Amino acid sequence: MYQKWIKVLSTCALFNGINSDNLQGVLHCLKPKVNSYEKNEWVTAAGEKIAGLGIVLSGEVVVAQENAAGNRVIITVDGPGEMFGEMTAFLESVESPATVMARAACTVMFLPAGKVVSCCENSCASHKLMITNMLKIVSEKALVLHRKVEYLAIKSLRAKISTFLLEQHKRTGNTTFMMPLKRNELADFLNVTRPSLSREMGKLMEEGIIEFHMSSVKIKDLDSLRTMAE
Amino acid sequence: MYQKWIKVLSTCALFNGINSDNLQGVLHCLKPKVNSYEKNEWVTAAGEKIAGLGIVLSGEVVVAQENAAGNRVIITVDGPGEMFGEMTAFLESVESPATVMARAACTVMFLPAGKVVSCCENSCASHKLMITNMLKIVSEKALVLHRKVEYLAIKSLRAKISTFLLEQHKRTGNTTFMMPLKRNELADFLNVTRPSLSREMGKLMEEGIIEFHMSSVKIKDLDSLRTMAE
DNA sequence: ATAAAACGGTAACCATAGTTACCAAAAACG
DNA sequence: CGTTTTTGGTAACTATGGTTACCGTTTTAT
Repeated sequence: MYQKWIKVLSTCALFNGINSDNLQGVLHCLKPKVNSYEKNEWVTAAGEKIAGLGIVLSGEVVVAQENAAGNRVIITVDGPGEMFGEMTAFLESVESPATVMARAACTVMFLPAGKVVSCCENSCASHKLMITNMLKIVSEKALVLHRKVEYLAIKSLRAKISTFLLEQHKRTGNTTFMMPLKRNELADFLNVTRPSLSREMGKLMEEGIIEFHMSSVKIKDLDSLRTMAE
Repeated sequence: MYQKWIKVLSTCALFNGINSDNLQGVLHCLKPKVNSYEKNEWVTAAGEKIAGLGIVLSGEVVVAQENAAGNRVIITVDGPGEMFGEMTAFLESVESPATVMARAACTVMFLPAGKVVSCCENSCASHKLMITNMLKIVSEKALVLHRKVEYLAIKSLRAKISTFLLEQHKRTGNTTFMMPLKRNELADFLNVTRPSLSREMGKLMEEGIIEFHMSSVKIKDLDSLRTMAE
C-alpha cells in the first residue's frame, strides 16, 4: 500500500534505523493519510489544526510565519523526506502558528500524532526507536529556531548579510557559491526589505568586499566580512 | 538522599504523573548531580558541553545568548522546578549556543541525558512517562522560541512595545500591571537600546495611550495599542 | 545612615534602513 | 520566438531608532 514511498520514507529522520520490512509494518499500524497539493496551494493555514505530523514525499513545501502586519517570514523549506508540524504535533490544545504552502506541486503524508507515541503489539521495538528519533528531531528543530533568533537579533543589515555569506562560505567550503535564496526570499529571511538588501549588497561590492551577479556570489575579502559580521 | 528536593521535583514537568515513591526510584536510578551557584556565577558558559539536563531546585537562572557583537539576548528566566539544556541534551556533538547564569543564588540538579532515554528494569513505566513528558517539553520549548522569533520579526519598536504590553494585559487580565522586566532587560528582550525604548514609551504616554511610573504600567487606550501592534 | 552602584528618563545629533517608484534583465509561457 | 511575468538594481526622500552624554532617582551594600 505504501510501497511506492518506502524509499523516500527511509530517508526520513523519523525512521532512522528502521529497516524496510519494519517500516512497512509501522506504516500499516500508523495508518497515515497521503494528500497531494499544487504549487502555491495551502497545505496548512495559520491557526488551523494540523492533521498531525507531516512528511514531504515529493515536491517542496515552505513553512512560514505570517505576523500581524502580514509580513511573511520564512522558517524553512522542506523537500522529500523532510518533516513539518513536529513542533505542535505532540502538544494538545495548541493551534499551529505556522503556515505551510506548496512551493512546488507536492505529495505529503500525515501521521496521527497519538499513534506515534503509543506502542502497539506488532512493532513495539520500531515504535520505541521512532520516539527516540522524534526527540532528536524536535530538539534539532528547537536548535534551528535558536539560530533563527540569532539572525534576527543581529542589528545591522550589513552584519546580517556578512553572517549569511560567511555561513554559505562555510557550508560550501568555497569563496564562490550560488545563493540558495532569491533576493526577495533572502530579504524575508533576514527580515529586511528587498531594496535595502540590494543597496547594502551594492555597497559591499563597491568596497570590493564581494562580487556578485544574480545568484552567484564571490567573497573577495573574507577578513573584512568576518569583521563586519562581528 | 534526594528527599529534600522531592517536593520541588514533583512540580517539574519532566516528572508529571510520576508519584513521590516512583520519583524516589527514578532519581536513584538516574544518579543526578546537584550543584550550588552564587548570584551572577556561570552555570554553563557558551560552547561548553552541558552536563546534561538541568533542573533548578532553588533560586533562579537566566538562560541567555551572546551574539558575536557581545549583546546579551535573554531567552528565558528559570525558577524552581524549571529546566534548561533540554534543547541540546539529546543531541550528541552539539555544543550549546546558550549561556546559563545564576540570577540569584541557586541550586541546580543535572540529569545525565543518556539515562533519561534508556529504560532500566526497576521503574520502566516511569521512564516511559518521562520520555513522553520530555517530548512535550522540547516541543513546548520550540514553540517558545517560535514566539521569540515573532517578537524579533516585528519591525517597529512601537509595535514591539505594543505587542509586549498587550501580552502582559492578557496574562494578568488587567489594564494595570507590573512589568516583569526592568527597562534594560526589556530593551534586551525586544532587541533595542534602552534610550530608544524609553523615548518610545515616553511618546506613548504623551499620546495618552499608556501611563507608567517605573515598573507599573496602565493601559489607557487598549484599541490604539491593538492597532499599533497590528 | 551614608556612600556607591544600578537604574531610568531625556535630548541633540546622526546613521541606518524603510518607502516608493521606475527601469532593466532574466525566466516562464504560449 | 516574442510577450508576459518575475526578479533585481537604483535613487531620492523620509522615518526610525542608535549613540552619547548627562542627571536625577532608586536600590544595594557597608
